[in-house]
Amino acid sequence: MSDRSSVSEKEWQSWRAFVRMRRELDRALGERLQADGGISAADYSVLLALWEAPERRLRATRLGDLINWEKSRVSHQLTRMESRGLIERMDCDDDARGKWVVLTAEGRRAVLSTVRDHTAALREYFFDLLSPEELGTLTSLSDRVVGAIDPAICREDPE
Amino acid sequence: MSDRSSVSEKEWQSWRAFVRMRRELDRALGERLQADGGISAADYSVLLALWEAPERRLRATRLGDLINWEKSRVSHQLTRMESRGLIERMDCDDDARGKWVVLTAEGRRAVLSTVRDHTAALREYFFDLLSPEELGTLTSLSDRVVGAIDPAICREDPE
DNA sequence: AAAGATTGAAGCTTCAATCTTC
DNA sequence: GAAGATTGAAGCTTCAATCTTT
Repeated sequence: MSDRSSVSEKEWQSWRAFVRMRRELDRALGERLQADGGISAADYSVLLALWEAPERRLRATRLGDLINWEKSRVSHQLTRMESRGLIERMDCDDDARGKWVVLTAEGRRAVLSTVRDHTAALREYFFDLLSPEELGTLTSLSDRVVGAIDPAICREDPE
Repeated sequence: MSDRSSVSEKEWQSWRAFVRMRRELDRALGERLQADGGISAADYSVLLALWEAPERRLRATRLGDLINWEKSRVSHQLTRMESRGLIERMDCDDDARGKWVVLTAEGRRAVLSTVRDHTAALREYFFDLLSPEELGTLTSLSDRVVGAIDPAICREDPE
């Protein structure tokens, strides 16, 4: 292990480049989503998870597991999306504690008008710029970093 | 260029790993900061920029340039930090429009109690896990992504 | 008009507390 | 008590509008 209190100039350069890339990429992808269908990145995560779900509906907790969000974050986001008519919350027959989250017609329209261009944007701003080797390196180092942060996390893989 | 509407399973895997790494890394670094001195990642950016500035003070706009934040974000953050006694805003002699942002004694204490461990955390969770080649790959692909998003951005490099 | 900076509103995110149903 | 979910408060972030000084 290196000296714990020092970071080289080269390392700082890499760190700054990495931080900047993340920010610019998020901003660019977010702008495309906004332009396509007037939705945010957070909206998109929810819409896509619902779109891909069996019968296009999910329980709130399950939705949170799929996109790795806390229950509270899910609930607040759903409240905002419901007020904009993108989703609805419906009572759950077999468990009165729970709710089904379902896409409205407006929500389905938003997914349809967005998903193709968002995928294209992902290609344009990210995948098409990386060689297969670079993509492999990124995956490998990402997994390693996650593993170092919390070894337990690595075995939890919500599908 | 690949088919713009399709992303391979391998690419999705990489994307998920990357997104997850970013989130876990941010969370882990943030927790360390919180444990060290009760400050957030946003606080830390501001404190460090001030600490490293000549005379340990900066104009708000200059601060925003250094850490790549919008002026509004800077202003709101400074308001919160001022209310917690970490910084002060002082009038500017030679330009009555502007303000100097300065560290308070409490703010200096927060930097001192934080910077060493935050650097160590960065080593532990990130730098020590990457080979020089991987670090180089990450820097290179990061620059490329930023360049593809906005070519103009690449020539602007606020120091 | 441009520069430096603040404000208010709205959305995003986390935390702790809460409520109902199992 | 645990599970499913919501709420309120506080901090974070962006946008558009504003205000003062240059």
